[in-house]
Amino acid sequence: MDFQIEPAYDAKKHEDKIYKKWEDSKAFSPKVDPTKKPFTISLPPPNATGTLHLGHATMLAIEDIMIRHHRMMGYSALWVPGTDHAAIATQSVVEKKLQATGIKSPRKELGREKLLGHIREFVKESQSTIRNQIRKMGASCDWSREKYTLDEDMNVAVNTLFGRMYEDGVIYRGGRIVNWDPNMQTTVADDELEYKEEKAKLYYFQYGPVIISTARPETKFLDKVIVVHPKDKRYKKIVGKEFEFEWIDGPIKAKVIADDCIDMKFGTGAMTITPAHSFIDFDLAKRHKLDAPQIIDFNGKIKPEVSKEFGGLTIDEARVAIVEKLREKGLLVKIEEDYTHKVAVNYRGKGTIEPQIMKQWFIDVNKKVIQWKKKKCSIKEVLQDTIQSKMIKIVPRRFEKIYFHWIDNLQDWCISRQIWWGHQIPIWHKVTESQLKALTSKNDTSTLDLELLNVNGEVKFGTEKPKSGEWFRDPDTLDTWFSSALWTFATLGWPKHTEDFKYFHPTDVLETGYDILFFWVARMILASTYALRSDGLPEEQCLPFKTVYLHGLIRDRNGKKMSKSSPETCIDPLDMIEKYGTDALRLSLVIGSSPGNDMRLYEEKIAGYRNFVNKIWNASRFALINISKEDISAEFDESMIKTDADKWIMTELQKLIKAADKDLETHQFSAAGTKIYDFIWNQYCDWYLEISKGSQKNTAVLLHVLKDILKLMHPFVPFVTEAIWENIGKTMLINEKWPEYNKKFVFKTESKSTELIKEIITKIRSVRSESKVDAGKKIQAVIYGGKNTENIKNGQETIMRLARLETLELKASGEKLKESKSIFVEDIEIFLPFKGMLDIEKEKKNILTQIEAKMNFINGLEKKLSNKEFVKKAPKEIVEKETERLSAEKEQVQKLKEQLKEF
RNA sequence: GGGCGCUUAGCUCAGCUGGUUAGAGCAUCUCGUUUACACCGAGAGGGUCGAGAGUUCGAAUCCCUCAGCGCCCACCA
Repeated sequence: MDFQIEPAYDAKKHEDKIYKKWEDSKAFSPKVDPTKKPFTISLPPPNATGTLHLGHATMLAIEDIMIRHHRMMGYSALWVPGTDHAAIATQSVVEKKLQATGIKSPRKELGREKLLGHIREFVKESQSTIRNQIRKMGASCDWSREKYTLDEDMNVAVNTLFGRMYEDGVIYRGGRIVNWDPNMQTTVADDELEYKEEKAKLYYFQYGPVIISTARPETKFLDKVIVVHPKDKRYKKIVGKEFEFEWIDGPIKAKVIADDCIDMKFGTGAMTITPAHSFIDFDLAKRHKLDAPQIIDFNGKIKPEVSKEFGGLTIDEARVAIVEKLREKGLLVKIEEDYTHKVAVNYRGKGTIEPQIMKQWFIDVNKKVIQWKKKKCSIKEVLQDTIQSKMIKIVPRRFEKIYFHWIDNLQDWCISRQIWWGHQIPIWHKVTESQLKALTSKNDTSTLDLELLNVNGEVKFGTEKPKSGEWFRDPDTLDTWFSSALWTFATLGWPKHTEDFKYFHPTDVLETGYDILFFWVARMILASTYALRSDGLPEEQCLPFKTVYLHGLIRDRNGKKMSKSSPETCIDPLDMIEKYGTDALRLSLVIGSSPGNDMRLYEEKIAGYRNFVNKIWNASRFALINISKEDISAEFDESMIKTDADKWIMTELQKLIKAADKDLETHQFSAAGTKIYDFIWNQYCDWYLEISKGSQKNTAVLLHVLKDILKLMHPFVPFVTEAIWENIGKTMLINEKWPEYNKKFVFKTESKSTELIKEIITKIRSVRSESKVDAGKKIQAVIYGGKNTENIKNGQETIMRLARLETLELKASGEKLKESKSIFVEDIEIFLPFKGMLDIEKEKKNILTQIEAKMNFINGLEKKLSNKEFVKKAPKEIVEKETERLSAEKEQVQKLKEQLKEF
């Protein structure tokens, strides 16, 4: 047949064209179809801040495999794509860009609306880059249902859920110590912190009756409590007493208290506390009912009210000045220079964290408000139950433990952020006239907001301004994860119960990196169960997904995390696609990795899979050259299976289908891919195609197997398979039916000719190499084997070609040639009668050692089989197998012995 | 401090609930332009499965101890 395609597959020629063809045909857009089962995945929305990296590529490859597989299995397979507004990350990127153009303080100089405009523009650009990259990966997601976490309807969903939680009293406003990032002027969630190790100095000061140690003298102005351990003998006498002594700005009074949290071995075992700027101090102060005055302001400077002398200085400046002053006063005892401690920094933006007490919005995770399984449950309990009761399965399982551990330590979730980019909190504050005046007259609202918000006024929920009185909208926005938490159901139309929502929700699999298990996965369960349960849906319909599949992180060849900051080892997926094609990249990301484990990736690996893609291409090319147009239009049926080789390859194919199905079902994508890879290369190409070159050619089977291979491979390598399919199929491969395991095509190996041929060839080759016969030279061979020679008559040609034999005779046994080399294949003896290859003594020795080894083995087996316990305890099949093997081995020894007699 | 993971061929990794002789790719060596493919084919070498002990008829796999590496959480005045 005319198959005019190039001998090497050129990915660039096909990929974009094919993607367009799929997209134009609406193959990605499933319909709500009650006759089909739905299968849904929500794409974890990439941050709309830049470009995709290999982690994204992995995610896309795995999810696309699942989607394509299910689509072919006849599901209505929906994959919802989208992007995330990534509040802090995005605003920080844009602010930096603006600063580079000379706008020093974008928030102050531009104001809310203008800054948001700049961000919107940036996001638009970034989104189109990302869309393009997702397409490049071949992802078959439904672009007609694309969403963005800041879309208008997403905002409606966010406000709806916020309102319900607010009315339930689950969302509350409270003063609490929070992680404040003075750089970004925002709070940061606990799990968005990173700890950086830093060398610092540890100062020892005379503080009244004790010596205290601190790394942060600048916060110590208003400290008036000394804390020691209750069991510490050194300080026992002074606990509970009050002292007056000289300190930074003159004399102060301080009390001594005892608390277990003190580490007696650290420093002097005594410390003072600064509740407003330290987490443990805050807790301590709460326990002992102490004041918590603010010392450092929100810009990271000493408050003027606190100290005339040091007010307005930054932390670093103040530290030096204060230490100097205390030294002058003679209160500095010593400085420890080599003190390392960890400093908390913001995971996005890397600004140093300064703990502050602020009014923030929180989600109460302990209030029992959710009607769950006939009980009132708290968020925490529901989060726990969904996994505990196996309503949601996490792959791999070990992450369930990690999840529980996290839930156990879960505290109220602070959801307000002091930035502008994001969903603005739907809350209004009542203001007095003077406050309002101040608000409107100032351009710089950031710190004013903070001051206003720290006052307890009247508060109302809503998106519209309340009619009576003066109100201003809470300027804060919600934590990004609050809106991404609604992703699975809000993208399907919630709060409306649309057709899509009713049909496609809950989604089936959430596939993501394990690094955002807490950030996102847990919060999706939280939002989904809360929102949908309050809609009155039954529990199992309130889950965001049924399975969580966690992939590992991609590392470079040295095991380091790939990051843009180290471009030498960082691989850009687009470069790889350009060089090796998308299919090759996809395979290299999927094969050889297992869920939850990190994987190293390097270019040679991708090149290797490019070779495989080319192999598929060329094998198909060969098959198609041999196939006529009539073959292609013919329906395949049982009667077309003729030769032993046909039976063999069909049987192997059925085994493959069964195994691949099982692997895909259990999310073992690597295993499935490897098996298909192996079948194509080692069975179909290396054997079946080779045999087909001889008289055993059967184009019907050749084509049928090829078709099934293409289908099985399609989820992994969609482009090359579709490109080949264009020559065979009437419709597109993407819509083809997944191959089904068919018992009819499984043949028992009564006649083993194909196996025999393979074995004979292997043996001849090994004899050739053992005896150092030039592999290029043709030799003569005779096969003796009674009835069995009949079986391989058809394969004679193949054997000659592949074993490079000049002549091959098939003879009945009985007339053996003495001066020849003989080998066994099953019960056939092969004689290769050419000289120069025999070393009789060596051969004898060989056979003797073989016999010896086999006898040892047989003895062992016999012992084993005579062991009654073994026979009793081991599975029957094993015992049977072992028994069979024993007799086979015995037979072989018999043959070896006979062979020995020949010499 | 608490938890988790990894350690298998020179390299990168598979190996599910214990069960034939522990696998793959790359790399190395030998040979090879046989009607798809040199992005190819045939073959070879290379492993006391991190160490030690235990359970079992049988352990890379299960239990315990230890070591090295990595990750996560908490905390560090």
